[in-house]
Amino acid sequence: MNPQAEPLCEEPHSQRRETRKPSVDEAALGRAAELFAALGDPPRLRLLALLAQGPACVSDLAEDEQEGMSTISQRLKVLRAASLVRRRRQGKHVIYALADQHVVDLVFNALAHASEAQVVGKSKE
Amino acid sequence: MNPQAEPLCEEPHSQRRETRKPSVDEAALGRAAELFAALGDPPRLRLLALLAQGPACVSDLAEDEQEGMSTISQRLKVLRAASLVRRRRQGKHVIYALADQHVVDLVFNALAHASEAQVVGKSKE
DNA sequence: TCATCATTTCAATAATCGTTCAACCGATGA
DNA sequence: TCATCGGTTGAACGATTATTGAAATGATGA
Repeated sequence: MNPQAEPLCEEPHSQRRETRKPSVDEAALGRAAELFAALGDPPRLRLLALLAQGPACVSDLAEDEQEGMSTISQRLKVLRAASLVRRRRQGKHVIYALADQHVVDLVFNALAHASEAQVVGKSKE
Repeated sequence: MNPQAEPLCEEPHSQRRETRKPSVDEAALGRAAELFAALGDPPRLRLLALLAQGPACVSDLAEDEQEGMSTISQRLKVLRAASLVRRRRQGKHVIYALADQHVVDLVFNALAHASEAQVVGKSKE
């Protein structure tokens, strides 16, 4: 839909059609919001960016981020709850990786978009 | 990059190449996180879903959402700070619309993805 | 089995975020 | 100019959310 169409405000309330759907699917909306919320924290997003370079265990991530394992583990828990990362055990280590290619693309796209979008404000695409 | 590659944990620390980049662009990461965070709240995402049906003024949105204008305005402020919506004045009204087609797609994709992803847990795309 | 290493969980504290109401602003029309 | 309507802002409060260290778990090797 064209983002620059005519608003309803112009017509008098009396003869307005009921254009807007009563409600969006609340469940889907909640899941989508949860996914975005998990992505919406710099330390967690940085963790995903690290994982975009390849799988890693918690201690490696903790070293890279200069944080305690507990902190990293808590963040990974949030990312896992949002199905953004997957884990598997390998001996004593637990290896984390981005859940699928879709997430890889999402992270790269977000960073690319954010890299190009600053300074002037980027009015069109 | 393939999400299921070999983790660094396997090789001994001593002879590990410095594979991981020292740090991601922090500024871009921060902006990307801010964008996701703005999307990561059900009421705000619902507002965007409403705007995906066409531009609207604050009072219409308030009516649709059954909320006070102040609340709606505060939410729109967050969305605007993340460059997700645009506003223009029209007489007494302030008309909000999704910032561009890119945002329209983002919202629709998120909702579509969340609609298909439930129930079983969705292990592969 | 015991000791140890890697990781997770728990609980408490600190920080952040969303909502609300009241005051304020900006445009309109009398 | 004043009154009014639509919208915004600011501050206070309550509710989430993140971080931290300590205790618990799980796998390994002696």
